[in-house]
Amino acid sequence: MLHVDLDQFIAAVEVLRRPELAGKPIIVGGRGDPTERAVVSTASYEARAFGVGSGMPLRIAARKVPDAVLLPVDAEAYLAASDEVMATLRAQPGAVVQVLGWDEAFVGVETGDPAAYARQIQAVVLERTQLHCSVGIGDTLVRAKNATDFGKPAGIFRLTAENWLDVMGAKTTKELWGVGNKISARLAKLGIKTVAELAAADPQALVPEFGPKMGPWYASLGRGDGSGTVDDTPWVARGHSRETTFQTNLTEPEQVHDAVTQLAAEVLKDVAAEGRPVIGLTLKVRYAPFTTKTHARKIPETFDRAEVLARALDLAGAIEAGRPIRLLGLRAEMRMPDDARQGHTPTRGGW
DNA sequence: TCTGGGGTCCTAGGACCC
DNA sequence: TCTGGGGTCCTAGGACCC
Repeated sequence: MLHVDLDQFIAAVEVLRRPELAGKPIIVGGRGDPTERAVVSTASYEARAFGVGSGMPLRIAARKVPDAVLLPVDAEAYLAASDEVMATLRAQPGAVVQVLGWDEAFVGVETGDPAAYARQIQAVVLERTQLHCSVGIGDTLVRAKNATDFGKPAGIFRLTAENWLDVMGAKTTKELWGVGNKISARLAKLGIKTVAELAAADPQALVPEFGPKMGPWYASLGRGDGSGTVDDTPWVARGHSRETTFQTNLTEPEQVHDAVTQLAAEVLKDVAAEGRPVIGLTLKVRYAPFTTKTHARKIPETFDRAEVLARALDLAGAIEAGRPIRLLGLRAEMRMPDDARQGHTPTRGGW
C-alpha cells in the first residue's frame, strides 16, 4: 500500500492563493499574532531552515525568523484543498483511500508496479491541485507511513520486511509512528533505545511495563509489522471536544469557577446539537507549567444542567486543592457509542 | 523556549456481582 | 472470623497523532 503526504501542506495552500509569498519563510499558527499564546501549525521549508517546526510556540518561532510571514490558521481553506486532494486519490483506478488527516492518507491498491502508481498519484495530484506530495510504499501501514519521511520532499521511498531493519534499525524508537517522548524514555529504561532493539524484544517481556495490548503492539511497531489492509470505512467520530487556552494563566478561584462554568455551558449546547446519543461528558484541566496531568469529572447521562454545573464546581474545587492555581486551559469531551470499530488496530489519533 | 485545538485509544483500580 | 476466584462496568488519568 501507499502513504501519501502533502508537502508543507498548509504553507503550500497559502502560497497558492498568494503567489507572491513563494520562496519566503512562512509560519502559520494561531491568529498569526506572535504575542499571543499559540503554536506553529506548519512552517514552509524556508522557515524550517531556521529551526522552526510544527508545535513550536509561535512567539519562539517569530523570534527565530524575524523576516517570517506570519499567517493565521484558516481551517476552511485547508479543508477545501484537502477534499480536492482526497477526491483525486479516490478517483485513481483501484484505489482504496483511508484519510488520516488534512494532508495525508493511505491508498490501498493491487499493482505490480507500486512505484509507477506512486509517480502517477504525484502527477495527478499536482495537476489537479497544484500541490506536491511525497509517497511511501510499504507492505504494512506502519512501513508505508515511515517510508514517506525518506521520500520528502516530493519523492518516493519503499519500506518492506526486506529493508526495514537496514533503514530503520539504527534509528531511535521515537521515530516510530505511535512512540513519543514518554514511551521512548520508558523503553530506554528497559535498555531498548533503537528500532532494531525493539524489533528483537520479546513482546511478552514488554507486558509488565506497558500492559497486555500496548506491550506487544510496541514490539510489532519495532518490526514494522501490523495491518496490511487499508480501511476505507466511512469515518464516524467517537467523540467531540472543546478546549480553551487562557492568554494568561488563571490564578484566582473565582476565575476558575467562571471559566469552568462557561465551558460546561458551551459543551451542553454541543451535546444538544449532536444528533446521536451522547454516553459521556468529561471535563479536564491543563496546568502551567505545561504537563499532561489532568483532573477530570465524568458528567452523568442525564446532562441535567444543574448536575453539570455541580460537577464543574467540583472540578474547580479539585483544581484549587492543588494550589497554587496556575490554570493554563480547560477541555470538555463528549463521547458517543463506538460499536462501529471494536477491535480496530490502534492507530491513535488521526481521522 | 514555552506550549493550540481537534481527535483516538489504553490502563489501573475500585465498585459491584455471583 | 476472615475472606476465594472470577467476571463486568465505570472513572480518572495518561499517551500519542495531525
